Amino acid sequence: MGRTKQYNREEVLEKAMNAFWKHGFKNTTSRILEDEMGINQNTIYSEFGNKENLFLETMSFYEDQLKTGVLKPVIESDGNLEDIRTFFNGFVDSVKSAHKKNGCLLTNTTVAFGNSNDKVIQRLNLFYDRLSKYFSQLLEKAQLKGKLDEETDIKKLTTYLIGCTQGLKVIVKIMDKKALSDYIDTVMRSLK
Amino acid sequence: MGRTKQYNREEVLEKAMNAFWKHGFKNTTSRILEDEMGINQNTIYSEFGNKENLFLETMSFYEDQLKTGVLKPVIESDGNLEDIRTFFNGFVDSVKSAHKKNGCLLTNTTVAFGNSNDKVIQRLNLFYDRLSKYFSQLLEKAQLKGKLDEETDIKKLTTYLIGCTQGLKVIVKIMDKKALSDYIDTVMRSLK
DNA sequence: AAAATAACTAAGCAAACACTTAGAAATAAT
DNA sequence: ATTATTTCTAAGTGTTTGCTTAGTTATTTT
Repeated sequence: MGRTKQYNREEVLEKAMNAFWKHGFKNTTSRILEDEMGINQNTIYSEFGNKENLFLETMSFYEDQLKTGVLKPVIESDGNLEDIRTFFNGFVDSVKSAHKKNGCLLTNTTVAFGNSNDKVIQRLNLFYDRLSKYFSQLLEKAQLKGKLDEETDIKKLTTYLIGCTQGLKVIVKIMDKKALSDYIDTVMRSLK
Repeated sequence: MGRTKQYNREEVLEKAMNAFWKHGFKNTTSRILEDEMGINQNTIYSEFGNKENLFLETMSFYEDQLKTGVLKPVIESDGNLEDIRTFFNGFVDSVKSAHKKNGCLLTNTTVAFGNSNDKVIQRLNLFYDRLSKYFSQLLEKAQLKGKLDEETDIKKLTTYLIGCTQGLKVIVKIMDKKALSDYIDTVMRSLK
């Protein structure tokens, strides 16, 4: 069978994700990837094919991390609207406290690739579909529980939440925690 | 005095802005600039110094264009909250109809440069300060006119509007006009 | 232990990058 | 008409890019 791999696929993929997250796709050179992933360029290219494919894989990795991290309160919510605030606050904290100061990888990618690269956009659409589903499932449960007016248009409110989420993911880069908490509070108050 | 310039500074600057807007900063190569500005690379560099400085100048140009364009209803508002909707709708139309399909140059730049390049960030902060001022002046007038509750926290609501604006400028890339109009409507309803 | 196989490293590739040099072409002042 | 000055273009500069080649090293199968 030959020599065994010296690296762990998941581990180096996470390191690649952090590199892309920090520098952006175009600014992340093969030398940077080599440095931050800790394996040789040839090893990277024989494992992941090319830079674009490696990036696509990191996008999926990032989405998984969101699901088991900040998005968890939304996904597992039983219809408490405050779970949305928990998600927003969790996201702000993760950006402001950790060393991962570059917002949301998927939002950054939406803005950077918005009018090009088909494969990346396809992957983004999948992500937004799933995020919409999480929000609308939460809102439906809230409505059943009577925490949301019976006549509330769930689809419309979901669109609103997606928009507010993306807004947060932009302003997190330029505003302090107090202002962000104000923003979140106003969004939460509007959900009634 | 020597030969007269064959190009108009404003004209080529606008062309440079469109190039950066379309491709993003890093993807806009000196050859693309040469093509789209219609003047030789040497001419570009002797007029604008370097790529970064040219970009900074296009940012100012873009801001001026916003002020005399979609932002005008907000800037010249006498306190009618619907002027905000006019701004939002105008922005969506400008992105969806024209050939300028790449969202907002300043929002794209915020996301792309969010944690690097001091000069660009400084310029962005100026922009966000001015945008905040436009919103809060409108809201203050609305409050005086009784269209907004007396106890409304203007600063907080301004932060909210900035966030919603940035959200719109992200989702404009992935949603259709109907969904965007739904989003705008929900934001407008929340201003009461 | 020899053969086969797979993963490793370092060096190298053409193409593309931001930016410059060299000098021709045009215009204004003398 | 000559000179001084400026803008113009085309062809280059060294560096960096994404990705490959060549060949060594480690591990399993025989």
